[in-house]
Amino acid sequence: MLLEEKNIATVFKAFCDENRVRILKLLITGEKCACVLLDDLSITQPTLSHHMKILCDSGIVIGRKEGKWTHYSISSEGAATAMELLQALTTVSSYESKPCCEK
Amino acid sequence: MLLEEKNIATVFKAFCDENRVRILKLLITGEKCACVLLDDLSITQPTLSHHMKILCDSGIVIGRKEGKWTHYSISSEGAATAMELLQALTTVSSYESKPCCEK
DNA sequence: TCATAATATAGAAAAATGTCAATATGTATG
DNA sequence: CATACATATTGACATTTTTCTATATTATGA
Repeated sequence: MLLEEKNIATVFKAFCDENRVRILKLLITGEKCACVLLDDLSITQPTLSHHMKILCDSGIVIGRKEGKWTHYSISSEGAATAMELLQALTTVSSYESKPCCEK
Repeated sequence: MLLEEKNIATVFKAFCDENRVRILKLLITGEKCACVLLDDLSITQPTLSHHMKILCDSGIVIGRKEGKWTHYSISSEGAATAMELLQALTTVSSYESKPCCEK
């Protein structure tokens, strides 16, 4: 069920930058529009826009346009996919391979 | 219970590079020494060493030295921590904040 | 239609990361 | 001790990512 390595990396890009983690911490309190996120972060508007694109590309965040505004929220489907991937990438199979490099 | 943003990012760095994902896929079949990992990847030994350091720093992988060899394996504690972080960063609180930017 | 507001895009600079060749370190063994 | 082997470190270079300023796009309202 695992995706290609590159696609897996894309999903976890959401969590491997300080500012994106800050954005996620804001979004777990509920849907937020870009202008509100901007107020809480020490970055410029184009930088926020860049990070929101990466978050949306990862599938973890969804953007909803409403008039002039874009409202962002956590995607529960994206989050579930990330959980499954994380599980799959860290669960050691019961049939472990033989030790290597024996004396 | 969340760590600092920077430390969280460090944990997920394990999963956001193609080659590191490949390494994790190898490690879920059981503990492997560096020389075996090297055989399965199209990278040089110093590059592997660099990635193993990042994986160990993330807490997801543990290195065990035995004579000349270093054996790497998935850390179930590290994996559990990552799962908890992922959960915490994607679970929307039941008390959602008010909508912003109303018309 | 024109002005204003929210967000996105383009392009450039700076910082971080990934990669390699060369070399160092540590360990076993003759 | 000398040699060979496994891995780590160093230093350079290339690529990618982050960030900014400037500008474009899109929507609203006077």
